[in-house]
Amino acid sequence: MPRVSKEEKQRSHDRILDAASKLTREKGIDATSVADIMNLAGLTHGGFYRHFASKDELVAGGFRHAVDQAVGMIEQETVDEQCHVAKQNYINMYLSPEHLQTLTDGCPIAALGSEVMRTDGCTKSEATDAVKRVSALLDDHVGCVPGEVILAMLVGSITLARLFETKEDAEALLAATGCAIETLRKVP
Amino acid sequence: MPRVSKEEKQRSHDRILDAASKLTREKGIDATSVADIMNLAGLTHGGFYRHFASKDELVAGGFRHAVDQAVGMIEQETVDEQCHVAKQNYINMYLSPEHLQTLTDGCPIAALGSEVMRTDGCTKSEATDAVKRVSALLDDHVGCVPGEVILAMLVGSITLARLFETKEDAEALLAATGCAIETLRKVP
DNA sequence: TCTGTTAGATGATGATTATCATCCAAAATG
DNA sequence: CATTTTGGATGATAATCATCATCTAACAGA
Repeated sequence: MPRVSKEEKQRSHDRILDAASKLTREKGIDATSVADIMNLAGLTHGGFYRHFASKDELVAGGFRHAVDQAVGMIEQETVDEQCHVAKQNYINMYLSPEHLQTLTDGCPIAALGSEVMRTDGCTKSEATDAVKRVSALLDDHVGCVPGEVILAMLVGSITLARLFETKEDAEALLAATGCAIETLRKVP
Repeated sequence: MPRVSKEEKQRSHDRILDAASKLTREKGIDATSVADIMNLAGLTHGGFYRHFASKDELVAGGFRHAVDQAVGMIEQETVDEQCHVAKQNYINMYLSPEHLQTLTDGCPIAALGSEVMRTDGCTKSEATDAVKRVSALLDDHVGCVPGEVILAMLVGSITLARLFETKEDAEALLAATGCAIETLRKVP
């Protein structure tokens, strides 16, 4: 009966989610309008509420979308590689110059952390979950330090690095953080 | 000639700056209106542009105001205490449960990091400066690791901790970060 | 004391935005 | 083929905001 088949609705839904996920990371939550997101998804603003109950719900969905992608990537790799190799790969990717340059496809915790911290809706819970999920993946990689602390080092480093003026300064900080993690890995 | 004496204007100016500094940390930059700030300063929105050229300039001023306070505190302590004691005190304060609870008086880098990252005006430069100034204070405290990395650990930890649901989880993360820094301090 | 300056108040301005009401046309079902 | 359902489009709505124009009254210099 609908104007558009069930599969097409799902496709629209996914496009909206993906657009939200990318745009919010790129420009921040407040600075991204529902209309912008719909536009990037190739739709107009009016149809939005057929897909999501509110902007908050959309943003939360976009956040989860991003975390799913990241976590999925590590878990997939874990099949092929040794577990600790996959974890180290994740850390290396996180601290790479490419990650520095791309808000859009980067870590949503780093991109939205201080904005989400204050909220109270479903986006906040999504972020809480994200921290737990990613931390869990990093657990036991550095014996003497829990996963949350490693994640904190990653998130903090890229946040500060993105505040630097020059690429060199920024990359130096990321590298230094990599070294610090390596150092921690080598102590009992 | 003015409706209010020079000293009174200065007092107003300072109150506006202080209000901006606190309110932006509390609610975020975008979510804080010029009128809110003026109101907290005990004034009305209209007079604002007699003090600052734009909201961006005000926010930048507020940011510097906060950093000045923090840096001033360490530097003052350095006079009394041994240098490394003052540094350790700063780290302990940063990782304290009180800091967790107060956005308003807390680290502006942690409170505004991901929002400022994207901007391009004077607030961004102020944040760049802030990272350099605070990092410099932490240099040489942990021999094998530069100050920037320590600051990254602090900023990352409090960001994640503020995303947790329970006080216990949050404080545990801060404590674990303190331990990790201590561990790093003990290796060559 | 008188006057010109200006901090601060009041009240537009135009822009942006989340959300809703309404309409339309396509698709599934009979 | 006719009917009904419903994604999606168009176009309000009401709220919020940064910024500006204008007015006022109080203080410094004459």
